[in-house]
Amino acid sequence: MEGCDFGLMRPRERIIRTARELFRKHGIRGVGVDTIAEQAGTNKMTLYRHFGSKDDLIIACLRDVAGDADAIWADFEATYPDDPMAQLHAWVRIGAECAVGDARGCDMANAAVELAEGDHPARHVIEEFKTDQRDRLAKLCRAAGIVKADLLADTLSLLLEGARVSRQSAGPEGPCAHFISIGEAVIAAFAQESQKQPLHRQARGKHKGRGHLRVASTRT
Amino acid sequence: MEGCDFGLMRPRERIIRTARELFRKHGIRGVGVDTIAEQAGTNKMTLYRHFGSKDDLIIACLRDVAGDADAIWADFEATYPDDPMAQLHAWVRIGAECAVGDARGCDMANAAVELAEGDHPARHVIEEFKTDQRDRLAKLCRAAGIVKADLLADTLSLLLEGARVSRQSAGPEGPCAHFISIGEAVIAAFAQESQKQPLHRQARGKHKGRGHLRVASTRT
DNA sequence: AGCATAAGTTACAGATCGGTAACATCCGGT
DNA sequence: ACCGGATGTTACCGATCTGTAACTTATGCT
Repeated sequence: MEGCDFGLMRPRERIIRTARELFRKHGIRGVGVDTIAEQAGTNKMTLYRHFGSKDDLIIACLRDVAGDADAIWADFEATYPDDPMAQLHAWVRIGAECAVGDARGCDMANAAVELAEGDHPARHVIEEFKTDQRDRLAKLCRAAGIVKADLLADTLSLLLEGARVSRQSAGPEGPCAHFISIGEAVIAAFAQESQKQPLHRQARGKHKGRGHLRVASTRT
Repeated sequence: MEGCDFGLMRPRERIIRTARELFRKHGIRGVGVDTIAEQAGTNKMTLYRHFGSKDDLIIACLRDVAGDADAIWADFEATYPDDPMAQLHAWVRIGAECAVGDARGCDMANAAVELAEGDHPARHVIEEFKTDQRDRLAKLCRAAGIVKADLLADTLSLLLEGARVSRQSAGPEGPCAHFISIGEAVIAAFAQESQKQPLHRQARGKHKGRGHLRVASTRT
């Protein structure tokens, strides 16, 4: 995928890449530092000189994951500049790749499940990441002209998070198989309401009932 | 919650209850059989006489979880007999309790994340359970007169699974906070379409586009 | 009372875990 | 050429893990 040779990297980067791969494959608690160091072509002593503890290594890996996500968001903007709706659809598509194609879901969410202790230092990184992702998605929805942008962002967040974990528990033929069509339908629904009820008429306050989703047969 | 005294139970049941509690609190890989046996008021030897291995104990615990789910479904039918739509709303409500109130999500999904190895014997139990839950939900949707029952079931499945894991990764103030309103809105949307497009007109085949969700301002 | 079975006790085996100490070696910059 | 920091090597520590052996005690049934 990338042209960089594994052997030319410095130990620190080799360790992080290897750790991420092994954590993903066997779970964080399922792999020891010995294995990571060996698989990274180095030794445990060097690993501990770069990362003071396994927890530190875990945190470094999660920050690396966050960096990958940043790159993906940048790619959205680069591929569809000034077209937030197209970026939103790209978000669904990329999410589906990770949810249906990949067998092991979201590294952050998996870490949150595995590191059960509520005071684990990695929890800060995870929660910060998830909050950031949620804000970015809401901002994107707002830019795309969605009136209830926050609600759409949360709906899509739950759907993607659900698809990625459902892939692991219910299998690839389970509910996650319909993630794309469901996500697209939800976006279409929120977009249609936003056309009928543009921003300046939003807080009219005449009707008290919150907007409800409605299914209608429409041609694509 | 239950009147049964812990001390009056037989070792096997005490072990399972204790194991479920500890697995939930610290993760499956985060607690050893020694701790389980001691906390259950017995010893490791007795544990191994009842369960040949830790994996066997894990499987027994997951089957116990499945039993609890059976009881909840029975309770739906008992509380709202012959009212599938009311049962569907109860499903959302109970799901929210588990997703928002409880900090540790679905035991089955957590186990699927923790037991990363693809050939782990517990995976059969998990996948079977998730498939069964999905089928029951789809059946309930069908009984409630939903035309696209399977799609609604999968949507709700993804939302609940997502809410339960998002509670752990993004925190209780994250997207999971809106699970109930989102779920209710989705149910309302599918129900409205089902009224407009009853079963005998479903497969007319004139319009090729699949039904899309649409948001409309309606009073409750 | 007697007997089979279940349960408790103690000690241990073998492996792996995270983490460290002491020392040898390599490699880049001046 | 030299020197300092980064890296590699080996051996080790104490703790914990799953799982077992051998033996004693309690319990329930006839």
